[in-house]
Amino acid sequence: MPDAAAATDDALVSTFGRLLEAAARLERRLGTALEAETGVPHVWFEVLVRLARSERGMLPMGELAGQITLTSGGVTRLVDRMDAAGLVTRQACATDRRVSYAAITDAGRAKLAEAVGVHATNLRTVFDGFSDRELAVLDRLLDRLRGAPLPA
Amino acid sequence: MPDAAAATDDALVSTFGRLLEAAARLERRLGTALEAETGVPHVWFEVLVRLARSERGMLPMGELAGQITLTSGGVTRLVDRMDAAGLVTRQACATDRRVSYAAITDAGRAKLAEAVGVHATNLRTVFDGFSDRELAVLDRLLDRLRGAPLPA
DNA sequence: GCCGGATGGTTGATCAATCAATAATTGACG
DNA sequence: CGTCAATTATTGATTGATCAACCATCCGGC
Repeated sequence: MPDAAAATDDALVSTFGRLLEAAARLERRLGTALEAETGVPHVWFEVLVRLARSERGMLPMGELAGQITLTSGGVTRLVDRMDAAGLVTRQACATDRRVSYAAITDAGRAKLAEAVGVHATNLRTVFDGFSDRELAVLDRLLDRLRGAPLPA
Repeated sequence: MPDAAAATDDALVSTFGRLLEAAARLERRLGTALEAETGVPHVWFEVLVRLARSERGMLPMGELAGQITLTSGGVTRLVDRMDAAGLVTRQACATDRRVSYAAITDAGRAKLAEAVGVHATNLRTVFDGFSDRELAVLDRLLDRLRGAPLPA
């Protein structure tokens, strides 16, 4: 077996590959399901969740970008679209005129409530065989991974 | 606490959010690191790994698309670019003239060997605090997730 | 053998994200 | 105070992925 093939069996590379593959596959599948059933793309859902969870239902654009792992430029236009759809609005910040808040609207909260129901149902199918204990373990591992030290 | 906020705390929704967030963040960070150090974008790396692992170093386009979670159209152009870079070639299938194989080249194997080293090193930083036992548990959970039953 | 439906891959059009450059504002320091 | 580096969001240009339409090929039933 040539070196390259042996090296690709590096355990960490495999583990990381598994992580990305599982995430990509599930996001695709559940994302299209969610959008088909509610009209809300999965990214929109993520935005709504973050905003709804936040103080006063709003977050600065940059903070939102960080939370959903997008560029600030990307979020600018994403919020444009969601604004056009009536699910969020922009709000000026009183104390720092550079920052612009994205704020969830009532329509946004309503849509979110609907979408959460659908999404949770779909997720129950996916996590069918998982015990509470296993889910807790998974949560813990993922949290550690999320905050893992990154290479220089 | 309003209903929407309570509902967004649905445990499975959170778990799924964690999974996607961890994957997105790490892929972005490690992907830019890999590309900066080797010139190979992370998708290319994934392609090279799959091809190198496969029988005769080649896979039908569609099979490759499935493995890296892309559309067949997406893979067509991805392979175009990697072909232009000399890392893969297309090979006709002898028994079915519809199928086209993507095959890793020697240059591709060389680049992969280099990239695996870099990537593995970076991954060691990320998985620093994880024991072998924990990694095994994670692997197992991710595998089950990858093959999880999907909603209709 | 041949026809009709399925399968595999490519292509054109479109959409959305990134990157780099820009504009506006803030805060710190001389 | 006034200047300058740093921060925040937006915009234009480009890249890459999707979707749908398409072409070629294969295979099962007649």
